[in-house]
Order: sequence, then C-alpha cells, then structure tokens
Amino acid sequence: MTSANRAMFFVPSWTNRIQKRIVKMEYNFREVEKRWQAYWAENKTFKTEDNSSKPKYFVLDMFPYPSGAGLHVGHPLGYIASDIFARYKRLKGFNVLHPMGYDSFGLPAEQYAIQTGQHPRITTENNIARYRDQLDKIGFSFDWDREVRTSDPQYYKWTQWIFIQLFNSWYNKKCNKAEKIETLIAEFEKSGNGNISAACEVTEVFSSSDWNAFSEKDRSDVLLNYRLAFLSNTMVNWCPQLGTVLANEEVKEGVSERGGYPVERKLMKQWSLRITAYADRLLTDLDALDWTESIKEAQRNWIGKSEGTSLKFKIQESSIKNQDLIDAYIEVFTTRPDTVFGVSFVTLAPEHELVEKLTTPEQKKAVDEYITFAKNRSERERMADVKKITGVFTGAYVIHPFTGKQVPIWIGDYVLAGYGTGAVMAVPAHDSRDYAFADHFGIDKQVIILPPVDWDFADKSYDEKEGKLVNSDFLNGLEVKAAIKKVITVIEERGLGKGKTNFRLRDAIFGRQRYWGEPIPVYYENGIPKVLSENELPLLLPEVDKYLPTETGEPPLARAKDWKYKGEFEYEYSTMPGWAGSSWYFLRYMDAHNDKTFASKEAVDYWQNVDLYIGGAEHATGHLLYIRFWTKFLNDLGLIPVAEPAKKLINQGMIQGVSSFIYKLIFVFEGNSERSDENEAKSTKLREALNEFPIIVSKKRSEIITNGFDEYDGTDEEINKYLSKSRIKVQKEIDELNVKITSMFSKLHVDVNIVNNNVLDTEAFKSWREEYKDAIFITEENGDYICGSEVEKMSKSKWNVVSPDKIVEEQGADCLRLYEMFLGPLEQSKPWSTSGISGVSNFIRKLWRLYHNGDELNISNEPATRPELKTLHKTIKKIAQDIENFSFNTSVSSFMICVNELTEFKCNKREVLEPLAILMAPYAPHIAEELWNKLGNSESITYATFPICNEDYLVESSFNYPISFNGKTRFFQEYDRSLSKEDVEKEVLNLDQTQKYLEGKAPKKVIVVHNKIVNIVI
RNA sequence: GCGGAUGUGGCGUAAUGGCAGCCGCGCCAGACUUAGGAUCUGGUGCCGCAAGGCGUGGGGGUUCGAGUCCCUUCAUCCGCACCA
Repeated sequence: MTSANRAMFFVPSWTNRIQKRIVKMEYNFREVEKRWQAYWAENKTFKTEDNSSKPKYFVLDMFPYPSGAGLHVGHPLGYIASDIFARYKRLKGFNVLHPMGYDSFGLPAEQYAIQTGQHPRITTENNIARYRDQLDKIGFSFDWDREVRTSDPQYYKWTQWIFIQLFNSWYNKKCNKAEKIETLIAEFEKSGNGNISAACEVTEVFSSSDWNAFSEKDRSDVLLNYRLAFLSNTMVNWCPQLGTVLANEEVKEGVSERGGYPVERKLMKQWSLRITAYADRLLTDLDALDWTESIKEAQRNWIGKSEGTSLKFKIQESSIKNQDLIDAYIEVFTTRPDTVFGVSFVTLAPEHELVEKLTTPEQKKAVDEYITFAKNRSERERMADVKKITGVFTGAYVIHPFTGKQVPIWIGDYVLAGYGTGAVMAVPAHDSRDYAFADHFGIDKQVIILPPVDWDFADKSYDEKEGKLVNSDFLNGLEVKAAIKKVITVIEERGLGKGKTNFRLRDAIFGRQRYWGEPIPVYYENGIPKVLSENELPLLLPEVDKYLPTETGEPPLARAKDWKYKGEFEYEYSTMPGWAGSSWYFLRYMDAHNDKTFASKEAVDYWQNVDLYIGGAEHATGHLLYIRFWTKFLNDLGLIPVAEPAKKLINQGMIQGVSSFIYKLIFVFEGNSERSDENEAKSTKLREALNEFPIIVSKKRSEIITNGFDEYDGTDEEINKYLSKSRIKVQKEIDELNVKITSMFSKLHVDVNIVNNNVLDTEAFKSWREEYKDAIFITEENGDYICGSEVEKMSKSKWNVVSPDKIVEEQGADCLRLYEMFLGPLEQSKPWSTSGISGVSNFIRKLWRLYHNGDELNISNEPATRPELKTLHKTIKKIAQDIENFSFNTSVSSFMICVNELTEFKCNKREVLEPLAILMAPYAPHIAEELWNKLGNSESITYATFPICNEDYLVESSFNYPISFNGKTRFFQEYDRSLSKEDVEKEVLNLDQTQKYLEGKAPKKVIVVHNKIVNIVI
C-alpha cells in the first residue's frame, strides 16, 4: 500500500473498528469517558473543602502559559503524574487541593496582537478555552472553581497590591527580615541613617536634622535606595526587536529566550525588586527543601555566593595630575587575599567610575578608544570570543598596601562592572584570567605559592588552594588556608579593607516596555513616584490603539488616551514582567475568590504551602527563585505562615519532538556579468524557470548522492532529468549571463502529522502548502519518500508538535494517561513516540474483559483463592510504594502483570476485582469509575478507601533457592522457608548436582543467605 | 572551565548488594476465524548444532557475590560561565 492509499483508508478503518466494537460490546471508552467527565463536572466531585477534619494535601502543577499551539503531549506528562498523586491522596483520606490556572500575561499574545491587531485578551481567552477543552478530555481531577488567571483584574489586583507592599518595605539586616518603611522613616527622623543596617544602594550618611531638612523629592530619592521595589538607573538587557528590557534569565547566550533576538546593554531608569536582600536566605534555606539536587545547584550557582575580602589600593599621586584623586583609592574584591604579594597589576572594568579621572594624558587617546570599543561590543560578541583578550594601560599606578611598590592600573573587559567592586587585583601566577591577560600584554608573573606538585608556570597559572606561601613577607611558610585567615586579620587591623561576601545574583528588573502585563500601580507627582492606595486597585490595563511603542519611544501604555491618575498625574508606563503573577499564585488557589485580601488568614494557615509541586526544570533560576523570594517577603510581613512555597518539587522530563525533514533542491547562482536592468530581468527569469516546481529528494537518495546535504554533486540521473528540463528553457539566459549554477540541498522541517514512520504522505504534502502543489518527488526505489528525522524541542516552528487530542480521540484518555506514565521515569526526558501505545490499549481491554463475560458483567461473590489474593496484595503493595516514590512507570507494568495473572486464574471474584478498581482509579479514572459503578457502588470511586496490603498473603511456605558456585547460578532447589541456614547448607552439599559442580573438590566456603541465595566458593 | 544528569537487548525500559533483561513494543512460529491493525499459545540478549561461553560505555578496586558501592576514564544531554 502506498502512503497515499494508507492515508485515504486510515480514517475509515478506524471508524469500522469502533463500530464493530460497539456491536461486540467491547469497552467503549468514548462513551464511558464522556459520561464520567460530565458526572464529575456536574457533581463537582473534585471540589475542595475549606474546613475539613481531614489532613490537608496541596498538589500543584506549574500552570501553563496558554499558547496558540494548544496543549502538546509534553504538558500532560506532569499533570498526569500530579493527578495520580492527588487522586491517591484522596483515596488515602486527605483533603486535597489540586487546582489549575493560567499564566495568561505574556509576549506571544502581544506579538500576535502587533501583527493582527487582535486584542491580546481575546487571543488569550481563545487559547484558554482550547486548553480547557483539552485538559477536560484527559480527565484531570482539578477543582476548577479555584481557577486563576494572572491577567484577570481580580487576580492582578493582588499582584499589584503585593508590589505596593514591596514598595512600602525595606530590608533590615539587623533582624534579617523585611519591615514596613514607616519604621525606617521613624529611625531617620530620630537619628538619621547612621545606625541603619539595610539592604540598599550606597548612600551618603545623614543625620536626623539633615533628614528633616530634606525636600519631599530628596526624601523620596533617599527612600528609593531602601525600598524593596525601587526605581533606579540600571544597566539593563535591552532587546530592540522586542522593544523591552529583559531579565538576566530571559537572556540566553546573548539573545532573547523568546524569539532569539539580539540583546544589548543599556543604562535605563527602571523599576527593580531588591531580591539581593534575600540572597543569603534563598541560599541557606535550599538545604532543607526536598527538591532535586540539580535545581538546588542551579539556584546556588545563580545566587553565586563568594566569600572574600575588600582591599584598598591607594592611587599613586605622582602618576596622575588630577587633584580629585588625592587620597583616592581603588577598592578591589578578592577571594584570594593570600595572593596579595603576587599582585602585578590592577584591572578596572571599562565602565569603572575612576577610569576617566586617573587616565594620564599620554594614555587618554588609547583609553578612550578602548572604552568606545568595549561599549559597542554587544554581549553576544563578548561571549562569542571570550578567548580574545583586550585591554589598555591607563598610565596610572596604585601603591601596593604591603610592599609600597608601584602597581600599574589597566582596563580590561574581562572585569565585569556589575560584580564586586568592578576592579580586581591581578595575580597572574595564580589566576588563569589574570595569567592570560598578563601573557597577552607581557606583564610579570610573581610566583608566591609553591604547588605541592610539579608545575610549569611558563604554561599556565596555579589556581588551587593548596601549597605553601613564598616571597610573601609575613605570610611566608603558611599553607594557603591559614594564609587567607591571617591576611584578612592584618587587612582589617590596618584598615585596608574587610571581609566581605559577594553575590552574583542581581536585583530583578521589574519593568517591561510592553502592553500585555500588569500595570505597575504607580503615578508620578512632580517627578516623585507614588503608589496607589489599596482601594484604588486594580489599576486596570487601559485600551490602546496599537500595541507598539510611541513615536518618542515610550511604552505602549503611553498611547492610552486620558489615562492619568486623578486626571492629572502620569502613570508608570511599564508593565510587570511575566513572572510577577506566577510568583504568588499558589496562595490565591487557597482562597481564589476573596475580594478583601489576596487570601484569608484562615486559608493560608490551613493550607500553609505546596506539599508537592510538579513542573519543568527550565524554571530553575527564574520562576522558582522569584516565588521563593515573594514567599519569604510575605512571610516577613506576617501575611503568611511559611517561608518556602513548596516542600517537595519534582521536575518532569521534557518530551521532545521528533522533527521530520525534507530535502529540497535549491539553486545558487554565481555570475560575473555587469549589473543592469536587462541582466536583472534575465536573472529573474532564470530563477523562476529553475524553481518552476520544487524538487524534493528522499533522504537516502540524497545521502547516497552527496554523503551530506550540502552540495548536489550532479551524478543522479533522475534528478538531472528534471534539472535539464528546467534548464533547457533558460539555456540562453545562462549563456548570456555567464553564470555558474550550483544545486544545493536545503533541509526543511515538514509537519510530522503528514509523515508516518519517516515516510512522507506525498499527496498530503502537496496540499500542505501552496508552494508545494507541483512538487516533484525523487523517491527511494520502492516509491517511498523517506524523510530525515531529528530529536528537538517540541515547538510550533519546528512542525513537530503532537497534541494529545488525537490519542484521546482514537484510544481514550485512560490510555493516554497510562501510556505517558509507561514511557519511563517521570524525570527523564524522552522523545515522543507512540510505537508502544498498542500494548497499553490492549491492557485496558484486557482489564475490562476480566470483569466481563462477553457482553455481560460477570462477577462472583465466592471467596478468592490464595494465589488470587497473593496477586492482588502484591499489586497493592507495589502500587502504593510506586506512588510514594513517584515511580509511575513501574506501576503500569505492575498492573499489567496483575491483570495477566488474574486472567490466567480466570479470576472474577469481587473480593479481588473491587480493590483492583480502586488501585486503578488514580491512573485510569474513567474505566475505574465505570467498573466501580457496575460493581454496584453508587458513589464516585474518588472517595473510596485505598486498599491495604495484607503481608500474610505474600508469604509462601517454601523458597526456591538459586544455588550458585563462585557467584554463578547453576540450578535451583526448593526448601521450606523455616529450614535453618545450617540445614540448608547441609542439604545443598548433599545434592548430586552440587557434587557434580564441585568436581570432587572441597568447598572453601559456603554462604547461605536465608530465603535468598546459596553461594558455594570453590 | 564549573556544576547536574544519563549510558543495560532491535526499541521504551525493569532489577532493598543476591537468578541481569520484569512489563511493553517490534520480530519469528502457530491456533482460531464474521479476514480485523481482533483474540489466544509458544519463542525472542549475543555467539554456538549443542554442551557451554560472553554479556549492563571502557579500565581498575571492595565483596562469597557488583548494573547497583568506591576510584578512574570515555561518550551524550542539560544548566551556568571572563563572577575575581
């Protein structure tokens, strides 16, 4: 059958079979699943109680962004796992909160709005409706009454409210928590900021009288240095194509995570959140969390704590002319103060504030040129050629604080302005970056640590913290670790600097110059930012005529007509970033409709935090860090009782797509004729003629020809036939233009839905796109067109998205649920493939047959036999263990084993089949409800009781010992379980078989593990 | 460079330090027959006719016994990355 025929008969054959099934009264999943989904919705089966005597359990999924592509098979993987767990916990007697919602603000809907003019709200609503429909069909046990949408004004009212709390708070380092800003103002009024220890920008010291004399604007500016939500001039990641700034974790390899557009560094006035205040707590609290090590490690890296010391290098006055620099110094941050006697230069970041002042006139030109160069080098370039060492000498020197020698000051872009002090002391012999820099510019390297191993300093630096100090004055002879301690003491004694901790984590930029996000509830009165009061919330997203920046480059919100606070003051035009709404949503589920507060005290006290959180690992440094930050903040203010959002976190693996490719011949011209209108016309004709119909070459064919997919070598006769056909028509132009035509293969994604087992449905392909309607296929010898395939991330642009809908339609939701779990361990990533789904589908029918005889339900009330009970109880034990260990894949095989065994026993006993239905219920809820109901239960199976394993049934009276010699099993021998170790040994040694394997030799040793194994060592 | 994860049949995978490959797909052989892509039975790690041997990325170690623990090495994937 050709692929075209297959496609034509595909649908009818399915329909036939389903009709047959109905006639034969086989399990009709369509009817059953639809009926129970309706029942659950109607009876609000999964509605969570607010006041319950049951213990609580909160199972949460990372809610989706409702994209236009709909749900793909990767989404439900985590949802199915959490749903199984939620249903299991209900059967175990818990009051389960298992909600779902939508992270519905975000860029794609807005990009779509820019292209089409459709309001993002409409796009979002449509997408949500589609998601909901898809979710409903899979049979999840969500309490939909608690649905949240971050773009709903009733929801973002509270996102804005939390922002206001952040604005009205500061971080008191003395008690290590956030406090109301009023306590800070009171302190300022009383004694200025001298005694304050706060997470803040560097601020000048002022007294209470200074404060009282400040203008309103001055006070506002000072307070902004302390507030947890603050406005400041910051270097931001500016993405011109998206027209907005991006957070660090939204930038991957120098381009935007969404869309892949270039990102540049730019100084802008921006709202930020002072997450750095929480850096230490975010780090230390990780230890107590039951999260995967990889996520914790990613967060640790991202926070990037490093302990070291600051050290001041006085600027040598004779080397500079600038009077401002008398008594000035350069402060560096180092984690290796022990290497201070090996300093051969000091390097400043190009943006360092002292650069301009201390550069000597002789070096000014070179320095200016370098700074311009460094500025214009985009982030991406900088990352692309990390190896390229650049820098320049300033002409100035500092005085070494211990030796008094002069040390040159250099500028280099390997030093980052944003980290530490933006200046480093360079110790080339013991730091690989300094080494590379020194090597490049021919600067001396002073060895001051003797490595414990042979080391060639001509080759590379020695960075390890092992070895003895030399040439280091008072540190000579000390081990590195002792030297670090000692030198810090000396540095602090002499007032040269002090021990200091640095974090890599930056404050989170909170403004986005976009439309589709929460408006920041701020207005400006005489240039002073002020927040709205609670009763003015929500600040609704205004309507705009276009979703683009204004002509003057202001964000889209500036387009809103008459959008002024009290008709007078300008609002903030940036909106909040995508992660704002998701940073607290778990709390809203606890009390989703409260219009007095974000969630009532009773609700947050009862539900506490999430017991089980399931979602993708890609949120390791974004969402999961911000949600922890906001939780800690709300906890500091006493608004919630917990400081962490989720006790346990599981990351489901990514389901990758398997992309299919076609290989299209394209033509490249190389001509050397003059450019003229006439020649242009000829070229156009040439191009059109050659591309009159697309030539699509099958994978193996193109591989044989080219052994790669680049250039076509011109040796395939069939291809040449088509090529020459096109070519003849334009031979005149080719000659006249004197062009050389090269044919290349272009590898293009093709929709996986028209490819079956790598065989392209060529008819479907022709109608897939207008441009392919006349496609010519160069196929394999058997007439099939074979596509290339590759495993990639599932995405619309790669045409490899597989939606769950088709499987639900053809095999049923229970089958999808079981199959997704059957694929392998939850946390493992794997490419999507349906090759094994028939096994699961067969299993479901086999399960059904166990309860039926032909068309009729066939259940016996006879007591079950011992083997039947053993099968059941072994399964109960395994399933309970598996669920607790999140090992859902192994449960599915246990079910299969169980049903296989019971089928073999021809078991139809209620005593076995009723508990089995309950065991199945979390995994395959529809069929379980149906069987439960047919067994005569009138209530939903949801609140049945999970069966308890009776170990008595698992114990056999005898054990079949594997008898091994030198660890290799040779035969088996059955003994009574009560037979002692000693007796087993005696019996085994007397066996003829044993004697055979002993070959007359005496055993050196005999190991008997009771009821496990016998091993005889010869 | 740093960190995390993963390497087991043709494929997805399974194995509290104790019979490697459960379960499923695929494949082979057969049965049944309203010829269905249904259902049922048997087989299927590799080499070998067999006896038997070899097998969990490679090398070493601990152990009576290692897929599992330790050391080392290689490969693949992911995250971070001039972080002083």
